[in-house]
Amino acid sequence: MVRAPLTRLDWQRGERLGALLRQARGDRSMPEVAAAAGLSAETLRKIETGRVPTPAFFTVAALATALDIPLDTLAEHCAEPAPVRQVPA
Amino acid sequence: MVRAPLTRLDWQRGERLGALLRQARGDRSMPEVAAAAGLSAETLRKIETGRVPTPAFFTVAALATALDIPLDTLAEHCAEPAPVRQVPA
DNA sequence: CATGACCGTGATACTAATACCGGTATAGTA
DNA sequence: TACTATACCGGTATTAGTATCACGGTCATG
Repeated sequence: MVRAPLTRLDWQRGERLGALLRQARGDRSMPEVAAAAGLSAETLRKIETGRVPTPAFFTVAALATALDIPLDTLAEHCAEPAPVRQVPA
Repeated sequence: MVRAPLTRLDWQRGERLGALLRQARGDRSMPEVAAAAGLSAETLRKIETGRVPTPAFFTVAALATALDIPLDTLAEHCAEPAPVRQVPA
């Protein structure tokens, strides 16, 4: 095995990352944010829709800068999908 | 042109990222940190030596977690190589 | 209706990231 | 010298990321 394909969990994590980025984008247009981050609108769309589950580090960093959200917050929310509703008290 | 090759600046940025990660690793062995981050030692070595300038986001995030350094600090130091010594006052 | 802007999907092309393998060099130890 | 461990380097194989293009859908505007 030279390079294992992405697992189901990788894809789910990518979906969470995309959802967070889309939420952070808010009302701003996709081409506008993509240009601010220095990537194409199609690529941003694929990231937001979770079709590119593991983008490059600096791509996410540029998006985080363009969207004004800290990288650590992004990583935390991706690692923790929805652990809530399971540990009430 | 379908996918532009990495520029010289991309490689320099990758070298800074690698230097930061190697510095953060300290005395810990390469295989130990790689295992903690969930990647192979070869990949970690390539990242540290700057031969893989743009690793995946979650790869860097896992390394940052394993090395206990915030992602934002990492991104900042990579973006700003050494702008000092040029703006004295 | 026509035009344009934005979003979505799919295909294509090319480079990059990751893992595995073998070889090499350098210390450290006996 | 030999042995061991670590790190560096090169090549190979496979998957993934990114850009571009093309088509379709929706909505606002003319």
